[in-house]
Amino acid sequence: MVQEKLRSDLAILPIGTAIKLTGLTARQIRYYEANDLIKVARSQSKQRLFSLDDLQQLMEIKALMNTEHNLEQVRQLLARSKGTVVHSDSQLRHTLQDEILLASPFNRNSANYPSTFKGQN
DNA sequence: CTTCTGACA
DNA sequence: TGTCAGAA
Repeated sequence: MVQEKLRSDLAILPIGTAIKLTGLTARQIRYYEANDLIKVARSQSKQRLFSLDDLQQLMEIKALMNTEHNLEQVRQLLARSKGTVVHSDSQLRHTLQDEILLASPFNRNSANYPSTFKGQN
């Protein structure tokens, strides 16, 4: 028989579940969404609805934020991982890790950089 | 009770 | 990022 698989693409989980399953705070999840790091479905009453894939996505972001805590960089790497077809879970992290090292060290327009590093952003 | 948005001691 | 307010 054709093994039915879980509809991991269906958005039905409230943020409370996302919080418990990802370990992130509501603040963080909303912040990431506001910055286009993740697209979250909404119910007719504006309530956010997450799919298991979304939670997986959040875990990716969580891991990325742990390495390179810069929203812009994470956004770029994430956008690319979307189009890159194959990527197994651990493989994705390594790929992203590499890209982070390659495209991130300190290449910001050195033009407007005081002298000291500030917090994250 | 849970979630949403906006704002800031 | 935390947290509080006011509304849904």
